[in-house]
Amino acid sequence: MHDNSSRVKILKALADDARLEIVRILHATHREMACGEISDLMGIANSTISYHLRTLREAGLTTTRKDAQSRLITLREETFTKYMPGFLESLEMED
Amino acid sequence: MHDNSSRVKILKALADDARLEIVRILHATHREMACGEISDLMGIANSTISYHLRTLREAGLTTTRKDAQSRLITLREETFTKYMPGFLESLEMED
DNA sequence: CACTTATTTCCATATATGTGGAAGTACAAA
DNA sequence: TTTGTACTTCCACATATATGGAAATAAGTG
Repeated sequence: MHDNSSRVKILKALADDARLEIVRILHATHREMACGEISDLMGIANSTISYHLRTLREAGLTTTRKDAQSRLITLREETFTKYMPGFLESLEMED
Repeated sequence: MHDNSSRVKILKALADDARLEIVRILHATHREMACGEISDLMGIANSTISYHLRTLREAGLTTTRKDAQSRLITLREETFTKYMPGFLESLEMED
């Protein structure tokens, strides 16, 4: 059997409404965004967003940069390119 | 908020070791395969494979063709092309 | 019609996941 | 050093998911 661990981890990370929306927002705005900003934007509890961001980070889909009290999140394009080529672009279309 | 329902459904369907392996097998062999054959090949109970195949089918990732007592499964390339472009090809690489 | 073969459905169960409030940690500013 | 802001961790809980055995369904064969 193949080792799918990192691939399945990535797919699990993306297979959730909230996290997919986070990815979409980060891709669409194409800028760093803080946990609280995402929380406000989506109307979901801070602790929940923090949990989702950890899931995305641990799957290698985002990077986090400290800036004072905030953590600024960006997408790791390389990971998408390697395991999900064309996926981010496909998010741009309606359905 | 966007409607991610079909996309999330597809991602959930792929976000499992067993189902990803099924997809990999179907893509690698590039032929129709029956439930029992997959079950034998993977050493997983028939009922479990049947459940996974339903999940894949309901996500639009496979088609089923009746042939006597068997149901022959193939991948729906169009769905992959639309929502996961390049994904099947990326499965061909090691990690 | 029995009988075999292939698959699905039903059921119980164990495990994983998503959620938010409360408490904890980190850091900056007054 | 007290206060405020941003984020994470802890906790409890509800829901979802994966699993296989057993029973049910469907379809070919003698």
